[in-house]
Amino acid sequence: MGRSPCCEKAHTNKGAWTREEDERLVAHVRAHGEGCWRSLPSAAGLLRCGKSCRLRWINYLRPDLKRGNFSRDEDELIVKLHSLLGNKWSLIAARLPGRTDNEIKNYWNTHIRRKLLGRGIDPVTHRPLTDAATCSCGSNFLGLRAGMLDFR
DNA sequence: AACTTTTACAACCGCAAGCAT
DNA sequence: GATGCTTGCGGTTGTAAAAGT
Repeated sequence: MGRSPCCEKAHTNKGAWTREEDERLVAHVRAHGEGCWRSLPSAAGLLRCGKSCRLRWINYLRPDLKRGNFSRDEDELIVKLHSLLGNKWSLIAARLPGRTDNEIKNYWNTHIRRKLLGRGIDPVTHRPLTDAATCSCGSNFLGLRAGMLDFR
């Protein structure tokens, strides 16, 4: 019944990746290309599930990643695209070369959302926060974790 | 200097889409 | 068409580092 969880295997590592694991993953992808994540871990000699390998490669190890701070242009583009597409991070990332969906999502949640709230803009609807405390209650609750009270 | 709180981001989890059988 | 598997996505969590007290 149902799907078999990809990470069920008992002897798979979790948590932060080591330099050696990174090197193994990079070497394997360079040699064989992306794809077939399911079989990659054993083929590359990694004690990780395929899902974890894919995520590590896409979000951290890919050679074409830009990394570093977002430029003002990127910042504005993300806001604009978010107002059009919503939380479709992969679609937004597709329009920002060198950036990943995870990176953009993190950046949104830690920087942009707070900035918009500070300007009195609802980060969900991109409209002014008229009934501030009561509307979009979800985002207000979520905002607490990100320290929404601190507007510099 | 020690402790606490906040921030930033890497990584995990569950779900759904898409494909193969 | 039904079923099962893999991949990809978005939400969420864990934790190291930075900032504040």
